[in-house]
Amino acid sequence: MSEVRVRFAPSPTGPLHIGGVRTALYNYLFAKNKGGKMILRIEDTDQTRFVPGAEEYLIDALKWCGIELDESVVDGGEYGPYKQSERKAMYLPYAEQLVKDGFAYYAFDTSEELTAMRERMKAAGVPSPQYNSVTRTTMQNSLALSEDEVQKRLDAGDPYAIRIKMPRNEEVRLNDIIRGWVLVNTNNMDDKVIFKSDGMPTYHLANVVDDYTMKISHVIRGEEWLPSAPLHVLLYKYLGWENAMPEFAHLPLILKPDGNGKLSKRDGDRLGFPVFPTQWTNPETKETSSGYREGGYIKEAFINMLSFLGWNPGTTQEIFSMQELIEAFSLDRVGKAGAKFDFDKTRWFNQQYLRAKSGEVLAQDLQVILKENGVEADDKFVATVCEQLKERATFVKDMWEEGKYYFSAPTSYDEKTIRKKWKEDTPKYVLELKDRLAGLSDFSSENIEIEFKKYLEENELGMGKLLPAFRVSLTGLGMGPSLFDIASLLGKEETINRMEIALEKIN
RNA sequence: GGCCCGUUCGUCUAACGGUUAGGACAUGCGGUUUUCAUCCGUAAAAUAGGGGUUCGAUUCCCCUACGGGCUACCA
Repeated sequence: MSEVRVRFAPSPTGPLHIGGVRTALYNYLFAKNKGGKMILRIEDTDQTRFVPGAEEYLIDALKWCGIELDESVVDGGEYGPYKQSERKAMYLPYAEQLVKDGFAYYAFDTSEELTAMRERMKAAGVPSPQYNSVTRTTMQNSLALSEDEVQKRLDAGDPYAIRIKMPRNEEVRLNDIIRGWVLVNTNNMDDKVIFKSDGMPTYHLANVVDDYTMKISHVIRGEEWLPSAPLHVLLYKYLGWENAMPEFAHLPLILKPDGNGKLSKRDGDRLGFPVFPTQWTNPETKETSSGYREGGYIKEAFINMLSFLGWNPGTTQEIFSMQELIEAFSLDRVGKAGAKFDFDKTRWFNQQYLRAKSGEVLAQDLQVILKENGVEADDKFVATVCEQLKERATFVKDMWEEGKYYFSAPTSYDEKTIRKKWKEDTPKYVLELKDRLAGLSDFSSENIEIEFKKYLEENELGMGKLLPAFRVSLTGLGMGPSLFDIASLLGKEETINRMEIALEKIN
């Protein structure tokens, strides 16, 4: 088998949403699994939809995801250029070739004439009018007009589009890797424009020409392309490239978690989770949409979650590194049905990855948040904080929100805990405990625990009698990690100090 | 409306003719824990419906229903 070459081919019309990221990911996993190449091609044939910054966004987002490109607009490659607008000159000759061979024709219809035709057809009871073998005879094109008239218009520089001449009643079949044989009759297909009057090809032509000239072996794309895949097959055939036609794999779509329809760009912030890999600010409206990166997600968790939306390894293993995904990935195990996005599962993945990281590594991220909040802290201290908190956090930011007491003494004390656990005799016990702790030379967690328990025993007290009061004194809260660990990390001086403040403030 | 694709617990999915239909997330209930979280255990939870084919259908075929996609000189 020849070299595997796949491409991810987005349009720079806005930010890439997670469905697009998943398509890119599956392309990448497939290519790397086969030892092949991953190519990024920018499909910017529609100049009217160009959005500034979208291309840069896309490249940056892919990079954050760890999807590496072998050939792209960034690093080039031997099949460039990798942007369709820069390949503009390549397409017209192929379109003209098709006209010459009788597979396509010139169409001079204006958009007004096209709408008029549709209106007419609708009035006559055709629900979705098409430019096809029957309607084309009534339109302004090189099939209906005389040869002289066509030449005259061409010479006069009249704008024209080139349409494919869809044959009557032919079966087009294609063998999709995921869906098997798909059969479509050409009677249900229309004379799609393949070359626009603005001098650019449409997606269909550009796609086929580029995939052929870039020696793409597998086209892995979203299911929304399945209806036009037969057209592409026909194009390969008419261009004489049937033997070099890539294999197709149409991926199921990612659906909204609630209600119906495919996940759209607007769903994210509506439902409280990001739909974009990284944050995006609309250059026109300045409206910002949240991203996973900025939301504090671990990219490996994000990728792992995405990989499981429509694919599974067939085992019970769920945590996969990118390398493991590459090794395990196969298109055979991609499902056929659309998958509803599950935000809870996404959080769960992040939690798993968070806990697998060391305190030192997490500390680097937590330090960023601490600095933003004006907190200066020693790396080693922060690493221990992370070690103590990571089991109960989903995001790094949780550790800041739930562990502020590590960095400054509490300014308020949880009311409910006070009400339930701070009784009349509590101050006396806290005071005595404070003195006992002050006498310790070894302020390790173990030693504090021993001393604490000794005190309880001597006074015939239970854990529940004094520990909550001790905790609220140090942290202001009724819950958290092992208090002995916290006290030890805070150190003797700070612990004693906080107990004194609490005794003063709580009564 | 037409064309195409799809349909297993609430969700993601496993089982590629023979299983008590398995796992994970979420949920309920226990246990562990000073507490919360974790962790452990446990429960409830599905083959859309109807016909075939077969000794036997989640699995193959047909119909219906439902869902999705497409139906632009957008990709």
